[in-house]
Amino acid sequence: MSKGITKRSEDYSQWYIDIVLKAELADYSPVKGCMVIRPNGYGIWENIQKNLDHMFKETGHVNAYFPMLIPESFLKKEAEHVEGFAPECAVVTHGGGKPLEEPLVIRPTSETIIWATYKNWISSYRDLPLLINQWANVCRWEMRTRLFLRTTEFLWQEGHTAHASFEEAEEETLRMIRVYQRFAEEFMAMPVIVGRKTESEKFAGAVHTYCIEALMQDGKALQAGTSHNLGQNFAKAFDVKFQDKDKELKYVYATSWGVSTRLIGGMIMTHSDDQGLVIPPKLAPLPVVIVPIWRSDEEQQKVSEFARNITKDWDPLFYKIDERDQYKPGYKFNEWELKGVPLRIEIGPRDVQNQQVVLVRRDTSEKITLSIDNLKAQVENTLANIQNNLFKKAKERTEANTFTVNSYDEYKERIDGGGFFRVFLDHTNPEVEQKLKEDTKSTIRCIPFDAPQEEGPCMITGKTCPYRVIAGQAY
RNA sequence: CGGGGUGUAGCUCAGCCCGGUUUAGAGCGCUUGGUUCGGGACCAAGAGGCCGGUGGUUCAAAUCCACUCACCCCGACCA
Repeated sequence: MSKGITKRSEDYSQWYIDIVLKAELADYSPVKGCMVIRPNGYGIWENIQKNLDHMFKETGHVNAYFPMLIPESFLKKEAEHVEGFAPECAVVTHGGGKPLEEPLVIRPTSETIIWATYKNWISSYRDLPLLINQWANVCRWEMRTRLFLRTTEFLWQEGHTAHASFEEAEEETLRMIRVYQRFAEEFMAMPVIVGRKTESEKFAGAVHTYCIEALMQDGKALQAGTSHNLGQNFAKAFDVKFQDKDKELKYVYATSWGVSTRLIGGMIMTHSDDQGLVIPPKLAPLPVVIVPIWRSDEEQQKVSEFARNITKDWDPLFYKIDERDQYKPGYKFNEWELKGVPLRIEIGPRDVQNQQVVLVRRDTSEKITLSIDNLKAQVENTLANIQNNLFKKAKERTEANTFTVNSYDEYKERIDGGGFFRVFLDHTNPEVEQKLKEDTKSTIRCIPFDAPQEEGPCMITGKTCPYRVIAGQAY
């Protein structure tokens, strides 16, 4: 392992890449834009899956799996959808050595194949709501890729639900964006702004899109999750109707919602530092590492025995004792810090003598000497503190970098410094967004749910707006 | 698709201008043995490369020329 990583202040982008590669979260693959997710990274994804999956099931959803290959013609059935996704689709043209009669698209998202299937599953209001999620990989041929943030193939979950009314679909769409908010804040310790996307930023084929937006350490926004109310667009495109209580045949209402391995990128850029990765305890594949310290064989034996003794009733997945003897303790300290393990326990001969251990927090580097009495509870308590502290720090940073700006001149001056900007912009006018993008490389990130009623003139057109939107530069 | 960069050992790179003492090197990592061990240890001995590919020039190519492939970074598009 090479020493050190690029400092954030020197080159933020390189810092990010260094973290991903050196903490062994992922590796480049032989195919451009694709990445190998290594065990350290996949372990985080597994924890994301585990916790989100639980939340989905709590809210009444079940998992299923739909195929990766979709007939090309399916994509074309919803006009906006095909326009949005066709340019970035990978297409399979051959199978078994022969050209295929109809090319198959590798799913960029699964609305089309799912709605083609739902057509067969839905005939009565009694079949609704249909609440299904799938964990899957998807493929989008992006121009420019970045590890975790935008890769050609990525892992995600996509929920696809069918409802009898627009109102019910709307309720579902909102419910799920709140699930994402809760997950981001409680598990990832990543504060987010919840809101609605503007017309030009919404999902291809949606009536409207809700999103969570997080602010990264470099001041750029990251869209961390989206939830779409698809109205009847897909039902109409795939002819999915149900007979309602009133005997009438109606098109069903749809939602879809997803988060991806991008969340891992968001986690990295929210918490990590110049020492390396910082993983919130609730997502850490390994919450605690124990580093024994010894000189002689005799000491090694004593220290190891002590370590095993104090952990004898601990969950083996909760901790690891690093007994490698080819590395000195200092090396191990640095390595585990680089890899983001939230809490380290150091145990040396002195500690055995005093029946104590030394806890070292990844988030603050604080060293705490503790008696071994009631150690497990103390460790768990400290992990909970780390989790809270990470959220608090991220929240403070986000708030400190959320600015209220009134003039376009001031906005243009400050936008490159990063941050969320609370501004008046007429989001109903596409030209406003167009100009904003051209002038400042920034976009309206969302129309926040909690925007207070406040009238003011659009920074660009002067038209009166009823509330402020959040604008900023994004990943 | 534009702009920039890089391809030589597992990794980071030197060597290339000015072709031949180069039997291709260094540091890190790796293997073996020994000493170390409370913040990235040290010594010794090893293993490991047809220098991205193809073609050319030449008595001679990692080095010069042409073509080509790949990847990375920065922009426009996106979760």
